[in-house]
Amino acid sequence: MGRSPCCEKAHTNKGAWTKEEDQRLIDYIRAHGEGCWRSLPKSAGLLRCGKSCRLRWINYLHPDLKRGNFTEEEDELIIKLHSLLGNKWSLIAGRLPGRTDNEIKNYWNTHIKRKLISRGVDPQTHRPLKEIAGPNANAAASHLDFRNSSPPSFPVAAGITAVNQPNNDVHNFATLQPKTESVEDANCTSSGTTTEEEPPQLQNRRQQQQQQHRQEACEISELNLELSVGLGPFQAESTRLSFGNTAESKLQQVPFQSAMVTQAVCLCCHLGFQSNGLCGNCQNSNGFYRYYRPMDS
DNA sequence: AATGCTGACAACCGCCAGATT
DNA sequence: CAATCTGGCGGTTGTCAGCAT
Repeated sequence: MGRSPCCEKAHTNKGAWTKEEDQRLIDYIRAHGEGCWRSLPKSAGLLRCGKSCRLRWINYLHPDLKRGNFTEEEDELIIKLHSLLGNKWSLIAGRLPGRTDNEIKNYWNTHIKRKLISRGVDPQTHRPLKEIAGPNANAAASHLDFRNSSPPSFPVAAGITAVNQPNNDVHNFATLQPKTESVEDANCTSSGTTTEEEPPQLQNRRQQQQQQHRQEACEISELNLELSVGLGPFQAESTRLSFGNTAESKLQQVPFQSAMVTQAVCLCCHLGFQSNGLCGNCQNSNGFYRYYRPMDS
């Protein structure tokens, strides 16, 4: 098996880009748009790997990029998002208009890490450093933090306080998830059922209506997720604007995970489905509630 | 002035997931 | 269904400027 290299390494330039290369890339993308990165270098007359072109465009040449120092607000937003998402730089970047994942990643490693450490906060877990290094280090370590895991492998019960789970029913989070997913599953999937008595036109019409309702419900669901992240107004705007791409669809899951580590309330309430602190949806078969307490509590 | 150290950031590398063949 | 391609992501490295000695 094995993969063929993404480009002819022998005939590609490496290292810093020259002004001419930048200009070629800009001119080509202006003329043809962002398309097939693999064939772009050849078409644009660049002796570069397609990946390299893509990176150069996204991280440096893209016209929407906001150059310059990060503001205090951006700092705090990055810290907040990192505490929710972990090292998901692309998702974090998606919430910071004009900033790239690479830029944020670099900024995190060079500035924010230090900033958090100076505050006495562990930059990886967002927990107090003394708590991690102290005599209860084992207890702290047992407080698993899976935020750096990819969403599919994310142990859904991470952050659940075992104190309230005498039956250690922490792997049972799927029973909770449907409350959220049911909104999406029931409304966002295309598996509508129709009665056989209906004529085809009526079925089509009904399906269209169902589709429309699903769409509306999805939008409401997205709004809930948006609120659950609790971003500022301009971020909420960018959230709405960018919900079409795949990264955002991933993020639809992530705030859900995020909720698990941010609020000591039941998840349904956290997501806005219930108004009280605890609800029946978050009560497991043993009568215990699934709720989350903040990592730094 | 020369050297070494550190911080900042651009760029590369390897891997993965989804799409395509 | 397997092999392959492609775009994207996160971690890491390389390079350079600024500063201290």
